[in-house]
Parts: sequence; structure tokens; C-alpha cells
Amino acid sequence: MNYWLMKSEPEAFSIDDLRQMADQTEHWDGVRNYQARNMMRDVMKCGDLVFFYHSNCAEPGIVGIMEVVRESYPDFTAFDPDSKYYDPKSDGSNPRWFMVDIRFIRELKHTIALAELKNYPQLEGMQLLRKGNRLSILPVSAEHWAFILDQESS
DNA sequence: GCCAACGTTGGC
DNA sequence: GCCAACGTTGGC
Repeated sequence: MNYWLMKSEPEAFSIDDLRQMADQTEHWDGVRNYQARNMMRDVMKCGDLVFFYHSNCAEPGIVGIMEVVRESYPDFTAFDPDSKYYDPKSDGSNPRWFMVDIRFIRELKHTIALAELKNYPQLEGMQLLRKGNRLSILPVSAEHWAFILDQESS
């Protein structure tokens, strides 16, 4: 089983939005980066656990946990000319972009802020903390996952 | 709002 | 294939 971190701007789609979806489940659309796509398409599996990360906001950080409940399938928003994620180079016979379905598990008791994560030498090497990282989907090691969850109650 | 870092595009 | 220009991400 793998662990991940997925970013979303809370103004666009927050963890509260996810919790309020039917079945507390939503497709993770709009990923338009090849590295992130490849991880979703080729590596993510049902049952993988994911940190929900709020980006580009007052307090960027990890706010909750969710689970992969459907493995990759074509991102249909790329086919829709009215979608802001429309990509004319992706079509049904040869889809370029993929997505997975994600289900809410729980919110953390408090946000574990990026600024806090940066303070832990135990998280050295974590991709999220690498300078210039802009990927919206990142792998998290089992060790880092467990360590971060330990900080929730301390 | 600023800006660094990175990805993509397109001319050559 | 190179690289400049441009667009986007996202922290601050």
C-alpha cells in the first residue's frame, strides 16, 4: 500500500467540500501535469491513503485523510469545452489526462501546517518540503506518514 | 502583490 | 535539439 499527499486550493475545493459530497467521495479532476498524472494513472491503488493538503491559502498544510476508492480512468473534464480544464488535445479515443476517486476519511484534529513540517528533521527529504516543488500529487513514505500523524496529538 | 521555481511552447 | 518567452504554482 502507498501513501500520498494531494493538494487543493481550499477556495476551489476544500476538505469540507469533500465531506459534503455524496458518499463523501469525489473524482480528483483537473490534474494537468504529466508527473502527477503518471502517479495517478500507474501507481495509485484502491486503499491507498492520502493526506489532503490545502495550498495557496492563509495557512497551507495537511488538514485531513482520505482514501483512493477508484483507480485511474479518463478525466472527462478534459473533453468538455465548457470546463476550465478542457484540453482539445485529449479525446475519448486517446485520453491524455486521468483521475481517481477519493473518499473522505477524517479531518485532522488541527491543521499540521507546512511551517510546522519544515521544523522536523525527521521529515528531511520529504518531497513536499523540497524547494520549488510544485507537484499537486506527491508520494509520502510510510515513515513520514506515521511521523506526521504522531504530531497530530502532540 | 511579489517572485522563485518549474513546465510548456514554439521558433530556429 | 536548443533555448527564450511565457504561463502556472504556491509560499510569503
